[in-house]
Amino acid sequence: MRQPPLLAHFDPETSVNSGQVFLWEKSGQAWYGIHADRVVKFYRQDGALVFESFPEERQIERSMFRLDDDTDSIFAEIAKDPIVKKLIASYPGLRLMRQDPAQCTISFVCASNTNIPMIRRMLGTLAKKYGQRIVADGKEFHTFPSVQALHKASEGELRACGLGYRAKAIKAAVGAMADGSLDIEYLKKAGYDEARAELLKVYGIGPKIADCILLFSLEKLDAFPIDVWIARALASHYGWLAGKKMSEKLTGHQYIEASKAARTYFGKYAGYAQQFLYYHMRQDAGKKW
DNA sequence: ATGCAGGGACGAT
DNA sequence: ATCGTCCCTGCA
Repeated sequence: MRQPPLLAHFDPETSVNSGQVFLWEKSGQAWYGIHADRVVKFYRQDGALVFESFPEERQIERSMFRLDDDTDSIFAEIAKDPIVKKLIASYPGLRLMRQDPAQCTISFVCASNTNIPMIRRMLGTLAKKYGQRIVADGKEFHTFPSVQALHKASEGELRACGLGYRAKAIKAAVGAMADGSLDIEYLKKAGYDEARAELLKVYGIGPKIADCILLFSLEKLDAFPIDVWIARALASHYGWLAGKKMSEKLTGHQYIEASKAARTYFGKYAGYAQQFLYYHMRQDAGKKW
């Protein structure tokens, strides 16, 4: 039985498990996620996908899972690279997601120098403390905190959520969004270079985190974030970053050069290629998230 | 038990 | 342009 066209390159379970979003969990047969001020849910029924949201927002999945993207041309573009071409076949259904910019920014500021289970814990604690309680299907959830709610919190209170030194950076990020110096709508319209430069002005946002925010929430599909896993992929599969040991972190200069090279090589959808590489490296290492 | 790594970024040399 | 440091937790 053939999948309808919409589902040919779309499996939300793979997508929410690919390290780009943090606040998703499976309960029974359904997956539940926190998307800004809503709880979102999906499950399969007789082979078809069903989406729900609380409170209800019609077709929220179209935006969230980028279902309007022309995946034929996107995949054709990044499949010019033979390795990525194979990964597209290996992981059918993996898609980039479109995150809420504020949630995405706060999430990735929390991501510096830590691991995914820790990020999940930090964000979960923030949600419980500053988000709104929502009961869906008899289960309790907490929405992602608003910028205003976090803006009112002190650095000390944020630290108490297990953020460590990141509390100062969260203060800076929500402050910039609250006072308008970091203007999300402007950043969406701006080009990659300009939006990136604006993000880098915020304390706690460096090159890597900026690229994540640009790719996952600001429509910059050419952004190519390089974390330790992507650095390993570039070194082992592409022969880039020559001479760098696997255990070493990238220097600022190395990041700039490698990211520029990758953006040129993979093209205007480089970020999509990055997601396949990232997912593959993690799968290969047997990571359970 | 001490060390180290885990989706980095900052500040001082 | 490099290098130590930053909170925190799990694991060797």
